[in-house]
Amino acid sequence: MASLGELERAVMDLLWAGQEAATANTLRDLLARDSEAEGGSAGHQGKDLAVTTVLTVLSRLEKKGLVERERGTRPHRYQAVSSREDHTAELMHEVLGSAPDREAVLARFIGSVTESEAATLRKLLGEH
Amino acid sequence: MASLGELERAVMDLLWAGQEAATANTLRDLLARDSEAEGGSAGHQGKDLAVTTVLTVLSRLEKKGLVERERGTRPHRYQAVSSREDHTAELMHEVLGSAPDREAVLARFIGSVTESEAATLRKLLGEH
DNA sequence: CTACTTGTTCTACGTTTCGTAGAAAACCAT
DNA sequence: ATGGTTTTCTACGAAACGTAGAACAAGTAG
Repeated sequence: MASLGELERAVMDLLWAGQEAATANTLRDLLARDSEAEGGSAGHQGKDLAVTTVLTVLSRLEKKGLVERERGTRPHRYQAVSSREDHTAELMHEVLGSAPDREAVLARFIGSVTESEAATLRKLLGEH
Repeated sequence: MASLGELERAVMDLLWAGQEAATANTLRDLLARDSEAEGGSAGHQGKDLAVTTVLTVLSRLEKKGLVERERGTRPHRYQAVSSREDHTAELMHEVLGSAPDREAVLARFIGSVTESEAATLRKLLGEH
């Protein structure tokens, strides 16, 4: 129960980008703007979603435990439960966790990180 | 295009476990045995799948690039394209790749790795 | 070569997830 | 109360997945 659909991801991206909690309408507008900006030269029209669509997605994200909403305020305010970095790191652990030979996987994994990232890792592991 | 269904994963697990290529029938038997072993004390009946079911799943896995089949031999022989470790490591990169701030994610990630794994990582990063 | 056995492909259906949104209900301000 | 704003309910179509029958292909025994 981890993977997100396209729209779900787009919404999470917005929630992760803005530090403040947002309303469904705000998100709808931001999504419209995003898809417009994408248009570029060729086709790819920018279509506006209905607010109900955004609300449905928000509810689903809430059920998945990724989004939290304040029900007190009238336009409910939505925000990500955890930061994008935390969430991604958690996902990585989920992927890794299912393997019985974690160390072998880690070996393959760090075999293909950039040098700068390797440096970061060394630093983080060093100060143990 | 990365996530697997329950049965798809069970099949991959078998292919990853056995070093040799297997036939659809062999896999069907192994799956039956597995689900039987799962039965335990309470309910959870062990049901036998039809071979066609296994074949369908194998075809889908082939289309996804996870499984390779020898069409020459009569009972076709199926095997995983890459090892479980390689595949898992690749998945981890996919998860990480979508993040704009990879280093921050990595920081969170190694924050929750066992000490022995941290040691392994240090070793691997050291000999660079 | 023909009948039988075994394996593979085609086609299909039910379920779940996700994008999408209308209709209706709930809420707030005037 | 009346109307605008927001949320909930309900629903539909597409895709993925579990599941498998029907039909087809390819060896095997006579």
